[in-house]
Amino acid sequence: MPDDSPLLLPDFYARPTLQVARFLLGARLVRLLDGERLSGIITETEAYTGEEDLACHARNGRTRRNALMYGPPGHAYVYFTYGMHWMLNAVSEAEGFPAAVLLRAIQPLEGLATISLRRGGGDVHGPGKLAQALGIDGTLNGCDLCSRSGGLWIEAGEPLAEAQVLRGPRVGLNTVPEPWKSLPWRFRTWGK
DNA sequence: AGCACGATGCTCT
DNA sequence: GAGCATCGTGCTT
Repeated sequence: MPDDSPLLLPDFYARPTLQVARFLLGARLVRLLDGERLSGIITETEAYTGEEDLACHARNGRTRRNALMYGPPGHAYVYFTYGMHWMLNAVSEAEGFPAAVLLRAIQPLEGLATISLRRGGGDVHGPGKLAQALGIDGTLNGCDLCSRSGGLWIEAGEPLAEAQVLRGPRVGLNTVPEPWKSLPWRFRTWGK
Protein backbone atom coordinates (compact mmCIF):
# COMPACT_ATOMS: atom_id res chain seq x y z
CA MET A 1 0.00 0.00 0.00
CA PRO A 2 1.73 3.22 -1.12
CA ASP A 3 1.74 5.62 1.78
CA ASP A 4 4.71 7.79 0.86
CA SER A 5 2.98 10.67 -0.92
CA PRO A 6 3.36 13.92 0.98
CA LEU A 7 0.27 15.50 2.50
CA LEU A 8 -0.80 18.92 1.31
CA LEU A 9 -0.10 21.21 4.27
CA PRO A 10 -1.92 24.31 5.55
CA ASP A 11 0.27 26.64 3.47
CA PHE A 12 -1.14 25.01 0.34
CA TYR A 13 -4.64 26.12 1.34
CA ALA A 14 -3.73 29.49 2.82
CA ARG A 15 -3.76 31.43 -0.44
CA PRO A 16 -6.31 32.78 -2.92
CA THR A 17 -9.13 30.28 -3.36
CA LEU A 18 -8.93 30.29 -7.16
CA GLN A 19 -5.34 29.06 -6.87
CA VAL A 20 -6.32 26.39 -4.38
CA ALA A 21 -9.11 25.20 -6.67
CA ARG A 22 -6.75 25.12 -9.65
CA PHE A 23 -3.95 23.26 -7.88
CA LEU A 24 -6.17 20.73 -6.15
CA LEU A 25 -6.70 19.25 -9.63
CA GLY A 26 -4.39 16.27 -9.86
CA ALA A 27 -4.08 15.87 -6.10
CA ARG A 28 -5.17 12.63 -4.45
CA LEU A 29 -8.17 12.57 -2.14
CA VAL A 30 -7.83 9.70 0.34
CA ARG A 31 -10.47 8.20 2.63
CA LEU A 32 -9.80 5.49 5.19
CA LEU A 33 -13.16 3.73 5.52
CA ASP A 34 -13.60 0.62 7.65
CA GLY A 35 -9.85 0.06 7.47
CA GLU A 36 -9.77 0.24 3.68
CA ARG A 37 -8.00 2.93 1.72
CA LEU A 38 -10.22 4.54 -0.93
CA SER A 39 -8.74 7.23 -3.11
CA GLY A 40 -8.94 9.10 -6.38
CA ILE A 41 -7.39 11.92 -8.34
CA ILE A 42 -9.35 15.16 -8.02
CA THR A 43 -10.69 16.09 -11.46
CA GLU A 44 -13.19 18.87 -10.80
CA THR A 45 -13.40 21.73 -8.27
CA GLU A 46 -15.18 25.03 -7.68
CA ALA A 47 -14.05 28.11 -5.76
CA TYR A 48 -16.34 29.92 -3.30
CA THR A 49 -14.70 32.91 -1.75
CA GLY A 50 -15.72 35.68 0.62
CA GLU A 51 -18.94 37.34 1.71
CA GLU A 52 -19.04 39.34 -1.52
CA ASP A 53 -19.36 36.19 -3.63
CA LEU A 54 -23.16 35.89 -3.77
CA ALA A 55 -22.89 32.20 -4.59
CA CYS A 56 -20.88 31.52 -1.44
CA HIS A 57 -22.55 30.22 1.72
CA ALA A 58 -20.92 33.12 3.56
CA ARG A 59 -22.83 35.71 1.50
CA ASN A 60 -25.03 36.56 4.50
CA GLY A 61 -22.23 36.43 7.02
CA ARG A 62 -21.43 33.81 9.57
CA THR A 63 -24.08 31.24 10.49
CA ARG A 64 -23.99 27.94 12.30
CA ARG A 65 -23.76 25.98 9.07
CA ASN A 66 -20.97 27.95 7.40
CA ALA A 67 -18.85 28.58 10.52
CA LEU A 68 -16.13 26.25 9.29
CA MET A 69 -15.50 28.43 6.25
CA TYR A 70 -14.21 31.08 8.66
CA GLY A 71 -11.88 28.63 10.35
CA PRO A 72 -8.28 27.64 9.62
CA PRO A 73 -7.39 26.49 6.09
CA GLY A 74 -6.90 22.83 5.27
CA HIS A 75 -9.99 21.57 7.08
CA ALA A 76 -13.08 19.90 5.64
CA TYR A 77 -16.32 21.84 5.36
CA VAL A 78 -19.07 19.26 4.88
CA TYR A 79 -22.71 20.22 4.53
CA PHE A 80 -26.02 18.55 3.69
CA THR A 81 -28.31 19.74 0.93
CA TYR A 82 -31.38 18.80 -1.11
CA GLY A 83 -32.46 16.56 1.73
CA MET A 84 -30.09 13.78 0.73
CA HIS A 85 -26.64 14.85 -0.46
CA TRP A 86 -23.42 15.62 1.39
CA MET A 87 -20.92 18.05 -0.13
CA LEU A 88 -17.20 18.06 0.64
CA ASN A 89 -15.19 21.29 0.61
CA ALA A 90 -11.61 22.16 1.54
CA VAL A 91 -11.37 25.41 3.53
CA SER A 92 -9.01 27.94 1.95
CA GLU A 93 -7.43 31.35 2.64
CA ALA A 94 -6.45 32.76 6.01
CA GLU A 95 -8.39 31.99 9.15
CA GLY A 96 -11.16 34.56 9.54
CA PHE A 97 -11.79 34.90 5.79
CA PRO A 98 -14.66 32.63 4.67
CA ALA A 99 -13.73 30.58 1.62
CA ALA A 100 -13.60 26.98 0.44
CA VAL A 101 -13.18 24.75 -2.59
CA LEU A 102 -15.98 22.33 -3.47
CA LEU A 103 -14.63 18.95 -4.56
CA ARG A 104 -16.90 17.84 -7.39
CA ALA A 105 -15.34 14.75 -8.97
CA ILE A 106 -12.53 12.20 -8.73
CA GLN A 107 -11.04 9.52 -10.90
CA PRO A 108 -11.00 6.50 -8.53
CA LEU A 109 -7.60 4.88 -7.95
CA GLU A 110 -7.77 2.69 -4.84
CA GLY A 111 -10.68 0.69 -3.48
CA LEU A 112 -12.34 0.47 -6.88
CA ALA A 113 -14.61 -2.42 -5.93
CA THR A 114 -15.84 -0.69 -2.77
CA ILE A 115 -16.36 2.60 -4.57
CA SER A 116 -18.30 0.93 -7.36
CA LEU A 117 -20.43 -0.91 -4.82
CA ARG A 118 -21.17 2.25 -2.84
CA ARG A 119 -22.12 4.00 -6.09
CA GLY A 120 -24.35 1.22 -7.33
CA GLY A 121 -22.05 0.84 -10.32
CA GLY A 122 -22.33 4.50 -11.28
CA ASP A 123 -19.57 7.04 -11.75
CA VAL A 124 -18.01 9.51 -9.29
CA HIS A 125 -18.68 12.64 -11.31
CA GLY A 126 -20.62 15.07 -9.11
CA PRO A 127 -20.20 16.27 -5.52
CA GLY A 128 -23.03 14.18 -4.07
CA LYS A 129 -21.70 11.10 -5.82
CA LEU A 130 -18.19 11.79 -4.53
CA ALA A 131 -19.40 11.93 -0.94
CA GLN A 132 -21.45 8.77 -1.38
CA ALA A 133 -18.54 6.91 -2.98
CA LEU A 134 -16.14 7.72 -0.14
CA GLY A 135 -18.58 7.49 2.77
CA ILE A 136 -18.37 11.18 3.62
CA ASP A 137 -21.02 12.75 5.86
CA GLY A 138 -21.45 15.41 8.53
CA THR A 139 -19.29 13.55 11.03
CA LEU A 140 -16.32 14.67 8.90
CA ASN A 141 -17.21 18.36 9.13
CA GLY A 142 -14.08 20.04 10.53
CA CYS A 143 -11.79 17.10 9.79
CA ASP A 144 -8.14 18.16 9.37
CA LEU A 145 -7.23 17.36 5.77
CA CYS A 146 -3.56 17.97 6.55
CA SER A 147 -3.37 14.94 8.84
CA ARG A 148 -3.99 11.23 8.30
CA SER A 149 -5.51 10.85 11.76
CA GLY A 150 -9.05 11.90 10.82
CA GLY A 151 -9.66 9.30 8.10
CA LEU A 152 -9.83 11.88 5.30
CA TRP A 153 -6.90 13.73 3.79
CA ILE A 154 -5.36 15.02 0.54
CA GLU A 155 -1.96 14.00 -0.84
CA ALA A 156 0.10 15.79 -3.46
CA GLY A 157 -0.17 14.43 -7.01
CA GLU A 158 1.44 14.91 -10.38
CA PRO A 159 1.41 18.58 -11.45
CA LEU A 160 -1.02 19.30 -14.27
CA ALA A 161 -0.07 21.40 -17.29
CA GLU A 162 -2.22 24.47 -17.92
CA ALA A 163 -3.33 22.97 -21.23
CA GLN A 164 -5.08 20.17 -19.31
CA VAL A 165 -7.12 22.56 -17.17
CA LEU A 166 -10.55 23.69 -18.32
CA ARG A 167 -12.46 26.55 -16.70
CA GLY A 168 -16.13 27.44 -16.77
CA PRO A 169 -19.02 28.79 -14.69
CA ARG A 170 -19.95 27.10 -11.43
CA VAL A 171 -22.81 24.61 -11.51
CA GLY A 172 -26.26 24.87 -9.95
CA LEU A 173 -26.36 28.60 -9.19
CA ASN A 174 -29.84 29.06 -10.57
CA THR A 175 -30.92 32.10 -8.58
CA VAL A 176 -27.51 33.71 -8.09
CA PRO A 177 -27.18 37.16 -9.71
CA GLU A 178 -24.53 38.13 -12.22
CA PRO A 179 -21.64 38.40 -12.40
CA TRP A 180 -21.26 35.68 -9.77
CA LYS A 181 -23.42 33.21 -11.63
CA SER A 182 -21.14 33.20 -14.68
CA LEU A 183 -17.66 33.71 -13.26
CA PRO A 184 -15.34 30.92 -14.51
CA TRP A 185 -14.59 29.58 -11.06
CA ARG A 186 -15.07 25.92 -11.93
CA PHE A 187 -11.93 23.95 -12.78
CA ARG A 188 -11.83 20.61 -14.58
CA THR A 189 -9.44 18.19 -16.19
CA TRP A 190 -9.76 14.99 -18.18
CA GLY A 191 -12.23 15.77 -20.90
CA LYS A 192 -15.92 16.02 -20.18
C1' DA B 1 -28.47 13.40 -25.75
C1' DG B 2 -31.18 16.44 -23.41
C1' DC B 3 -34.75 18.25 -20.42
C1' DA B 4 -38.23 18.13 -16.73
C1' DC B 5 -39.38 16.70 -12.45
C1' DG B 6 -39.80 14.66 -7.81
C1' DA B 7 -37.35 13.11 -3.77
C1' DT B 8 -36.33 14.72 0.89
C1' DG B 9 -34.78 17.34 5.13
C1' DC B 10 -31.97 20.95 6.97
C1' DT B 11 -30.90 25.97 7.44
C1' DC B 12 -31.99 30.49 7.62
C1' DT B 13 -35.48 34.55 6.95
C1' DG C 1 -42.14 28.59 4.61
C1' DA C 2 -38.75 29.03 0.90
C1' DG C 3 -34.84 27.61 -1.11
C1' DC C 4 -31.20 24.82 -1.90
C1' DA C 5 -23.08 24.50 -4.49
C1' DT C 6 -27.87 17.41 -6.48
C1' DC C 7 -29.22 12.96 -8.44
C1' DG C 8 -31.77 9.47 -10.82
C1' DT C 9 -35.59 8.36 -13.55
C1' DG C 10 -38.52 8.72 -17.25
C1' DC C 11 -39.97 10.99 -21.14
C1' DT C 12 -39.16 13.51 -25.62
C1' DT C 13 -36.24 14.46 -29.85
